[in-house]
Amino acid sequence: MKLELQIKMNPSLFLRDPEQSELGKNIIKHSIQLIHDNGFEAFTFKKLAESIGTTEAGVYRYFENKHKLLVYIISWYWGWIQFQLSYQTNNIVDPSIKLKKVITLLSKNVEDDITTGHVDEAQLHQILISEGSKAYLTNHVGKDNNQQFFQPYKDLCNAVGEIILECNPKYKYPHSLASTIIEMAHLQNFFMNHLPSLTDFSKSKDESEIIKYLEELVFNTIRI
Amino acid sequence: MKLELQIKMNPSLFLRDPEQSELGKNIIKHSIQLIHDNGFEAFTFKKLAESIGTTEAGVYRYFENKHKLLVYIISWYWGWIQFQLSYQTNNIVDPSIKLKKVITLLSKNVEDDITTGHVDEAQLHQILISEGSKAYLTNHVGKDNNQQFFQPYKDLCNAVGEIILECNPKYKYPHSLASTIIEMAHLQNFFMNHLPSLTDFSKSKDESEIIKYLEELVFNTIRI
DNA sequence: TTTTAAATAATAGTATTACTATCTTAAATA
DNA sequence: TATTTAAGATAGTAATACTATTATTTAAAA
Repeated sequence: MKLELQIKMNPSLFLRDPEQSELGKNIIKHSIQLIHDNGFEAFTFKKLAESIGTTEAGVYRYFENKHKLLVYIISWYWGWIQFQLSYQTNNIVDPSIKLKKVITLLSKNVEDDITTGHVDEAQLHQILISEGSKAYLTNHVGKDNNQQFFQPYKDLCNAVGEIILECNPKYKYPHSLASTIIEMAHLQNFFMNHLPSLTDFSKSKDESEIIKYLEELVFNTIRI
Repeated sequence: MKLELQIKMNPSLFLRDPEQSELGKNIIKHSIQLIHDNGFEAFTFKKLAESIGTTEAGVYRYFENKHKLLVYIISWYWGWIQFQLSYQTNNIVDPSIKLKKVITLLSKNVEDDITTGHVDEAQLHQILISEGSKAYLTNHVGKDNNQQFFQPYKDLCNAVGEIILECNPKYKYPHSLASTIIEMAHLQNFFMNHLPSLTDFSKSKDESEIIKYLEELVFNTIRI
């Protein structure tokens, strides 16, 4: 029996469910490829259609615009990370070990997960680093948020906040610390590779340095 | 005698120096206004020209494109913050008091500085919160960095890193901690106002809560 | 099996964006 | 006075971000 991981997506993000057809899956697959290769600004539905071998109108039948498509793949990523988190921390009792797993999971470059055919998680991880914050840094955040577009991110942030509270039930800022961990795992990686003087990892360019930095930051502030 | 603060800008950012003419100053002033009001995505040179009462071509004589204009006003902001920092920490000996000043300076909503006629610092602070990271989250970061576009940001990060080292000369991650403080001062503010469940300040919506969070985070990790 | 509906492909068209080019006028400077 | 320089006015282009229409294929229901 072949196991396939399916992540439940918010239907307001698409017009037609891309998981339900070959064209849909190709849209996801090639979007990830193109956004990874050229960045979100250079990404257009025309180029996407050409790369798939369909037409612009074909893509528009699945997604209203490229922003919703970005939010879709980012949501998918957070859903996948959430799954990895519960899978990897299953049966672990010590909350500080769980918290370390979280930091590693968010910071480490990801390998492609074969249980998800049309999604390349390694590329998706890179997209999150470079484009992740563009999902919410818009002047329509409020509307998007009302439509629950950021629910997977929030769920993850809550889950991490819970683990922080398990470590220290009296810590006052579990959500802010959780969002700091998530964002900084990505941003320090971006800085390390593109603006190295904003970090202290310029020589090694090694994610395990980021993990050490974040662990020290987190465990000192919650005082373990 | 009237004192006017002038911030030296990287000339590669513009085609004609906007500080040297009325039209130039108007371009800066109205850009800040428009980006603040409608966000960077909705901002176009046509709308800018209309708002000033000039033509699109007029704006293009000063800036090659809207990204460089964004980098310009963001660089200006970092230069101004750098000045505020050295001004406010002048004569202070205790490095931990200096570091607290830094955190407050970056986190607190800014008041308009009358010594800079055509720039509204309060609006600029809001722009930094919502659009700041778009300056470097592009696929041409490398090129931009080679042209020193991010020098003011790096200078600030270095200055903050120095203060961190004054607090604890053995701390291993002064630059990463500095960039974490700078970025999180803004991002937690954005989350507080737009995605409150990612923070613990949703009730008060008060920046002094962010300051407390960051102070605890920073001083615990450098162990003062 | 036939009918019908749904998905896709092919094509065309529009408003806006992000520019470039040119020409004229006005003002400052030599 | 002659000349450079900035600004204003106008036009034009390629690309983007869509919408709309029709024809064709595929698949499900009657």
